[in-house]
Amino acid sequence: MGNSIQQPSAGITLITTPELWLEGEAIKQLHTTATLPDISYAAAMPDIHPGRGYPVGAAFFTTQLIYPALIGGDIGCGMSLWQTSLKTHAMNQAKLIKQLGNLDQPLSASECTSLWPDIQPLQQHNYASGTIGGGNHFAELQMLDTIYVAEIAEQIGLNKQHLQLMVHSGSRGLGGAILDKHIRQFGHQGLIADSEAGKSYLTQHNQALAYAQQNRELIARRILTNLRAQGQKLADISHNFIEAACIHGESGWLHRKGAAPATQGLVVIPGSRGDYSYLVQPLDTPTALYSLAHGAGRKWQRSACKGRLSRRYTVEQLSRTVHGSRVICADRELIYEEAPQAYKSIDSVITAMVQAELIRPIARFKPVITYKVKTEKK
DNA sequence: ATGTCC
Repeated sequence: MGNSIQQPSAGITLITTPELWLEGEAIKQLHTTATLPDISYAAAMPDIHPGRGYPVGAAFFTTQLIYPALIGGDIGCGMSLWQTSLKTHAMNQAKLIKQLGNLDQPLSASECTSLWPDIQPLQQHNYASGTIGGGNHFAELQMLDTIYVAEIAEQIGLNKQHLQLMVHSGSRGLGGAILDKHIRQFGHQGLIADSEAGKSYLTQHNQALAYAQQNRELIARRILTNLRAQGQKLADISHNFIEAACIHGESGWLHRKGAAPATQGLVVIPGSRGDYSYLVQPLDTPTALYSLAHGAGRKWQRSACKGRLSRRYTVEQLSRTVHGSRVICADRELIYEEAPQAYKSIDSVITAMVQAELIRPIARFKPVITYKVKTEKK
């Protein structure tokens, strides 16, 4: 424990270490958000960074009100992990990239059902189903680097001889449409959860949560199909959502904004596209509002990246990482914004959570191929 | 974040 938990003011917990850089603006947003009506507890994860008015990488607890704007537009955004049948030792990176093909076009409901008859498409909303999206979203083939707890790795079916697949994506346009409509009517104010409007939002929010989960499933299935591989889903956890929860004996609403739940089994915490990713076991503690970091966290603002990197690195250089992995990213702006240099080291984030006794690492993976976007912009 | 804005 020791210095990894800070309580700068009543009700606010920071999971950090002296070595970790926390951006001042993010801490400012944390305090501003924590003082909104009915927010009784806040917890900042070690990957906290500034967002649009609210910090990304934090959890907030209320007893009566819900704050849709705090969750933001990508309701249900999350991470999934699959064990694939692709042999690690026989891996041919160039061939895999070729086989992956282009995943940028949405899949229609009929394409989905003919490819995977066991999936029931949630087709009341077709918002770019089966596509990854932009920003920090990605799909990534990985190889097992280190197993820390062999018993659990074996139990869930992690296999070092075969590649893993990670998917980071969300509800695409659906969550944004729900938030837009909500904001036009109610602005950023908190809404009584039990009111008609509150219940209506939560119903739509839950649909977006399900849609995001299905979208990750479709992305993974699509990749496995293209690679002529089999796969088994090992985890799927959202890090952008509201849920009913009981905190310090009080029942209410837990808002996670870029924070993974510590209450739904094993959690994947991805590093940057040039860094390791971890599978961790959450420990049962209310210290950080039953929440964990959702990634490495940005170190540089998106707008600062190109200026800092374009004179030192070409786009071609950024498409290869220190792990020898390849990043498929035809968007020449995005590849700078998503460069590993723009993110904290994942080890610093994991260390903070280990020291705070929030997690136990189970396994570590390194990237092989990252898919962001293949289609060049016109 | 965006069947996104330039």
